[in-house]
Amino acid sequence: MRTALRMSRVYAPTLRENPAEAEVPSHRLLLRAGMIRKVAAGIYDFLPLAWRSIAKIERIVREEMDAIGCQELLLPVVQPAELWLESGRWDVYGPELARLKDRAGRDFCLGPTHEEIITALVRDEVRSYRELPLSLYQINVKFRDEMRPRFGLLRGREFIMKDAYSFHATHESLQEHYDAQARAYGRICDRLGLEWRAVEADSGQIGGKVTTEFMALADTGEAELVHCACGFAANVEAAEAVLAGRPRNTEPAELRKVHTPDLRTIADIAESFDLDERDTVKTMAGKTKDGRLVFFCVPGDRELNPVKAQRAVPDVELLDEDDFAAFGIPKGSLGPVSPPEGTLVVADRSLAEERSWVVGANEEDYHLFGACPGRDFAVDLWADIVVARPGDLCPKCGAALEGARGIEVSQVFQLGTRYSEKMHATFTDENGQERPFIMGCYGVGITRSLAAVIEQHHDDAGICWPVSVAPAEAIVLPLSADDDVVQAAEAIFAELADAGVESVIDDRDERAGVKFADADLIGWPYQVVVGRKGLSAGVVEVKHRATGERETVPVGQAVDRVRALVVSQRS
RNA sequence: CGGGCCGUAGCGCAGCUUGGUAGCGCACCUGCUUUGGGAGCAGGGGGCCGCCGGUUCGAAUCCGGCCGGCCCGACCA
Repeated sequence: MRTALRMSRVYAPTLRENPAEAEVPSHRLLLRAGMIRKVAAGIYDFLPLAWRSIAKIERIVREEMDAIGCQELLLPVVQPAELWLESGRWDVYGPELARLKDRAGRDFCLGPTHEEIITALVRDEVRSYRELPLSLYQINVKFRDEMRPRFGLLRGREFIMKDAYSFHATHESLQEHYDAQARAYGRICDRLGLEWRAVEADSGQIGGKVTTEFMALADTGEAELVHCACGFAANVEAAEAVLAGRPRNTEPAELRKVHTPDLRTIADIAESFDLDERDTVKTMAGKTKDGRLVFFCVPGDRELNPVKAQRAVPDVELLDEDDFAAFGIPKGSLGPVSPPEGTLVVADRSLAEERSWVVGANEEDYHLFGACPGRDFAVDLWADIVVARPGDLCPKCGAALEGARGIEVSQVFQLGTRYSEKMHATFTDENGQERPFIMGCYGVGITRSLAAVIEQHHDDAGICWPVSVAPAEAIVLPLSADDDVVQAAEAIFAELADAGVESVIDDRDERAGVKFADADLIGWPYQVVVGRKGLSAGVVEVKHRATGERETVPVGQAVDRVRALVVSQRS
């Protein structure tokens, strides 16, 4: 397909000033470059330049999906409530699921994801293990009524996503395809020009399922992660925490009860007694569904990870203010020594060798110093229950972990039989047994990826597109309306397009400064600058947008030079 | 949903305290000049001042309600 765009006709209304609502670079630049416009909170128009980039991202995704035997189809955005009632998610999804009724009063929703629809499709058509494995994908619009849309395309309500679903007879088959999807996702990130990490993630409430998130590293990312030179990377929520510098106090000390009026936080205690927060122990209280009190003890400088807490004690949740009163325990002076009868004491495993703890006394205004596990109190369960953070030790190699922030651009997930069981989606195995499909799902945020690329590839002047995602590969800038300049520029433009380079010419009646500014803002990877002075010397200038590098090239060689540059950067 | 702030021309904003019928910059249109990094001069067009109601002779301005948005927070593929 020959691409030759004229800026005089391209619908890309650029903005000189920064829109007030834009907080992050990708949002600001997508608006300023005339690529998106807001329609409502979290809902955007995609203008022609953005749509060209999206088409390129989609093409890369399609190539990688097709290459691993995943077949494209298209599923409906509007979905009947019955399927969601079957899976149980109609009731649990909450207000994020946008619901509507048709004229007959039947309930529908806008699909935030498509597990129900695809499971229903496959259950009706696939009967035998001989038809498995089966992997299907679509690229479609999704809608999630986010409680707080923000950051432009990074967290919208309506967005484009590639989602794939696979069906297997065995866990081995699932694992095999899961690995293939994960490898494909790595290639997709590479081809998009993203600096990324595949991180171990947690599936939240579901627990225990295998999932990996692909994070584009960016300070504006919402996810916090830790990673290591050895290749290990994980979301801090999911990362195994291996604390450095432990144990600190291995000698037992005398148990002392100390009056600590008005000292309710770890910081208060540490300051008043000139202690390091690490030498105190913080006790958080939770309760189980059947009303049992649970104490979680963590190093004073650390945070309890609620997901890990639930893994250690199923269905536990942290107490609210009323609960403290109901249990009659003093928030701010809790500890593992002599808790209320029946309390389950869970302690972070990093404290296992500590022989002298500073803890609350379970009595208002009193703390205990020198509490020793085994001597002064019992711990029912030792477990990893803290949020990991930079400086902790890598669980794989022991080196100190680095911290980073990331944008989750994609995720692979082993669903197992969660949906197939509830929705009675079964096949017959080689022994004639009816069994639920073992499923996986695999998502790539297309529009979010577009924003992530910009977060990583921009400067003060605008976007610096990688060639693979740019709306077009090169722009020709005739700097004056002189006939010879225009003719030379038009000739280069036509030849570039004929040579297979996606080309643009800024043929607008604008001053040089405007053309430079817009070209930098929109971020075409290569600019061919045709000016009167250069032309009289027989040369044009080729500017590399990303590096700012400029080369002077004889007019006759400009097309070959740009084509070579573009081809070398395609992926 | 809780807390804070904001809705005035396409974009960015002033005017509101102290009511008197709307302004600035950019953008847009016309003309002349200019032409390698967002030009200059002159002229011009464009606004149910978010919506509804109230107070008042008179409301962008004061009061009430509603709608929308932004920021912070609430464990989100």
